[in-house]
Amino acid sequence: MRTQQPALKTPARIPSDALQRVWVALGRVSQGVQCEVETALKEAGFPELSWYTVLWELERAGTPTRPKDLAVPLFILPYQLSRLVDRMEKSGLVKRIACKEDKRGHLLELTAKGLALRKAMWAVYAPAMDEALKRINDSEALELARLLNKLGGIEHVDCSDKA
Amino acid sequence: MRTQQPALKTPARIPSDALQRVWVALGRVSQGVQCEVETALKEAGFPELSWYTVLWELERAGTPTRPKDLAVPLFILPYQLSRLVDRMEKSGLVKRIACKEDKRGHLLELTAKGLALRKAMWAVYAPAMDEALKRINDSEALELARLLNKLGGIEHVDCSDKA
DNA sequence: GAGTTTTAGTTGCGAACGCAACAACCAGCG
DNA sequence: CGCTGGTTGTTGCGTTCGCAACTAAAACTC
Repeated sequence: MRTQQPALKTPARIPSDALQRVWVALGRVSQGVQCEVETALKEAGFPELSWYTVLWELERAGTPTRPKDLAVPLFILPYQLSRLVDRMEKSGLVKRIACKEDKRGHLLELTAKGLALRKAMWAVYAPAMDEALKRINDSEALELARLLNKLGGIEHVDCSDKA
Repeated sequence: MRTQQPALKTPARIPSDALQRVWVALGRVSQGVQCEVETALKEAGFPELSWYTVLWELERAGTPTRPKDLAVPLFILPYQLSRLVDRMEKSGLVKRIACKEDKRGHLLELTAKGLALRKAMWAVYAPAMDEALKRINDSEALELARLLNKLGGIEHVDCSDKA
């Protein structure tokens, strides 16, 4: 299987009790809040969150964008995005337009309908997110975000964006 | 901005910047670590985490257990569990046995093979979890777990168990 | 004890997924 | 140029998923 480390770097450790608690809590809580928000969107007749994030990234970019440039920030695999765009294009939210610089790929363009849907979804998404996270206050939230980002190896994100 | 609270229904609040940061971080980080561990299991030729959790719950119960009693702690829907058990039974990890108290359902019994697999998976699972969470130390982990549990509305879990 | 409601669990079906293979193009080098 | 290797994105296929409808048994009602 995997080649043994040259030195005694990783001795196949068992996570401490504290880490196991984090693991359990992270799984349960993220699934819980995620599910809560997804349910709110579904009940309002909207598509799932992944659609929103594609629309939002395109809107934020402000210009037609290559799938590969979307896939990375969205933590999504190319074939997943390919099929997601298939569906979204079929629904008229997005359009594949030619890319003259690189004929392998194309650019994804947000349609007016896509833009409208993203805004409509935000009207449900935002309150649902607020509701799902209501049990902590702002200072706890900042500390929680800091610890999560440290856990994920994310340095000092300065994101002042939606979602 | 919004000083109204006792008014009517839901004021449709927009989450604060701090809460939005939590939302983003929670999604990204939980997906990241989850994926890391799943990948380790897959590379070792093991089934996915949900199989482990079923095996572990059954082992922890120490006695054949009703699906409904498994579904709740696992945050899983009945039909999901039904098909998961289908596959696990087909692999000989679990057995459906009759339940004389309630003939609608049955009991799930861990087989020797199932027990062995759970142990074998833990040998990969544990180091993978440790590796995925290595960026925080124990005191940070405790604080993180506390905040997550508060966020999820989970009171004072005393879990001294694996996963 | 017949009739109704609730609960436990399964299943048919269409949609979505993961993987590995693939076509198409670019880029580098002889 | 022709060849090789890497990148971009798609697709065939088998598996899994989500929903709603379903069977069966229990529990509750009169």
